[in-house]
Amino acid sequence: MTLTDTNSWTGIREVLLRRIHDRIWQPGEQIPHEADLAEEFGCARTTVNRALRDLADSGLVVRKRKAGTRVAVNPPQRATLTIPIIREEVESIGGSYRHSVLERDLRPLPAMLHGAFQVSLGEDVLFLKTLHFSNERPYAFEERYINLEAAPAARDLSFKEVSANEWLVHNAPYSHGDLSFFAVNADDKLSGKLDAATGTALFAMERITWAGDLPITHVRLIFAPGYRMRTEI
Amino acid sequence: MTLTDTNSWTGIREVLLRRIHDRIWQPGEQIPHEADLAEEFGCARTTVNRALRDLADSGLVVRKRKAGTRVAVNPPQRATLTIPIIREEVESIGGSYRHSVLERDLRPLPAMLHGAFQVSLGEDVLFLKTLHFSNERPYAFEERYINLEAAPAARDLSFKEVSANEWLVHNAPYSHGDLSFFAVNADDKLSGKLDAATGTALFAMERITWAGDLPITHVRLIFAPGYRMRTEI
DNA sequence: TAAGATAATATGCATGCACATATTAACGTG
DNA sequence: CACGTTAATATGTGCATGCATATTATCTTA
Repeated sequence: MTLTDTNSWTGIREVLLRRIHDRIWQPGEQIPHEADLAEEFGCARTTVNRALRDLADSGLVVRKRKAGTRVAVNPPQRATLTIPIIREEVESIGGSYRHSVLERDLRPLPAMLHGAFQVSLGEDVLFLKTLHFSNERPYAFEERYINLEAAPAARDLSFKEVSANEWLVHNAPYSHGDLSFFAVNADDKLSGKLDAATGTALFAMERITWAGDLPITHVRLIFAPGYRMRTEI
Repeated sequence: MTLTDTNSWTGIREVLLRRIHDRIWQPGEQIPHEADLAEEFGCARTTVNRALRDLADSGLVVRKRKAGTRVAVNPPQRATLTIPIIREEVESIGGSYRHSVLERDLRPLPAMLHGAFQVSLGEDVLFLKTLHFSNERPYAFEERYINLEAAPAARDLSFKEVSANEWLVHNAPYSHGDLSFFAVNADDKLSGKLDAATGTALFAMERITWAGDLPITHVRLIFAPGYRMRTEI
């Protein structure tokens, strides 16, 4: 049924949401207490609480003890975007996936990453250059450093079968990470790999992941021309 | 206290989280029932439910009625990124914000957007070109179409004082939208506006928002060289 | 009057219970 | 044995209640 079922917490959430969208409750304005709303909807306070909590999670209302609940002044402009494993992304749009390891060696951690990695400066890290293909056309170029202290088993893997991306996701789960997106011009090396004219603007992503305090990997992905990262809000 | 308080739902969540990270429960493996966990932690099933629900929300476990709860095979690679109002973004990094409206007129909806906007093809839309500055240096260039049917008040506004971005957020809240990110090369016009050499790779974002079925605005933002969009995961 | 103690209040959270619902397993029946 | 029916089960949700906690308002007291 499409009608709002007014004594399920989702139903109540929809009603509240509409009141906010319709400006019945202005931004910044305080809305009735849980107890009052519970009475209005003829349900338990717990149920209203659940609905309000959900709205607060998505940032639409701001709640403070004693101060009450008020409509957020700046509705959140949040987007959750999914960072898929490249193979899955390619396959989900109907392409056939393949990757090729261009380079693989042990080397000291580059100075650029000393700040980010912080730990294990002395140890060598595993360095990988990988090219990802969709339907035999270059899709993305990957440069990755793997901290062998965090993933010792990686030392003996070629990553020719399963990509480092995928292997790490399944074998060295991270607890948190930093992510950033930016644009780069294709230099001569990149242009060859990604089949792009030199200078073409390319979409790039950089990511560092940790398991607790231990850095796991640093990866920079540069996508072939025309790539768009999409999401809904 | 840093110790996990094992009968608050957050405490229980931490314990479960650790078991997943430590591979005590393998990916894909089924974890004990709510009732069993409740007994183990000496709390109510509701409390365990809350913890598990939270883990399910963040994608770490997958829950199905009767089938039970199992650890997700592909840990989610989700990132929530905040799309701030540009003024706030600039000010949050300590810059002084200013914007300037370069162009403002009514025009028919460009063919490019017919598909996206779907509705109100006959009507004129409000077109705006705006340049955003941080510390008097170009920060981002914005091209925007506003559906006057969704925001009639916009017809009489110059958007010189408050930017369209900000005005719309406060006066025409959207219910949902599409968002995409990509890279573009600076053409001659852009290079002048953003103080970038022609050809420079620039980070860009495109967004369409709706209030229900009614399209509100289409905006393309192109950031000055060096811009990075960051987030944590 | 200013500063500190105290009360009032709204949300936050835990509990025990009951029932709803989706999904799987077991069971019969042709 | 195949297929549809039924039972069992784990999660999902709602309710009433009590207490916790943060924050504001009020009341004391120097």
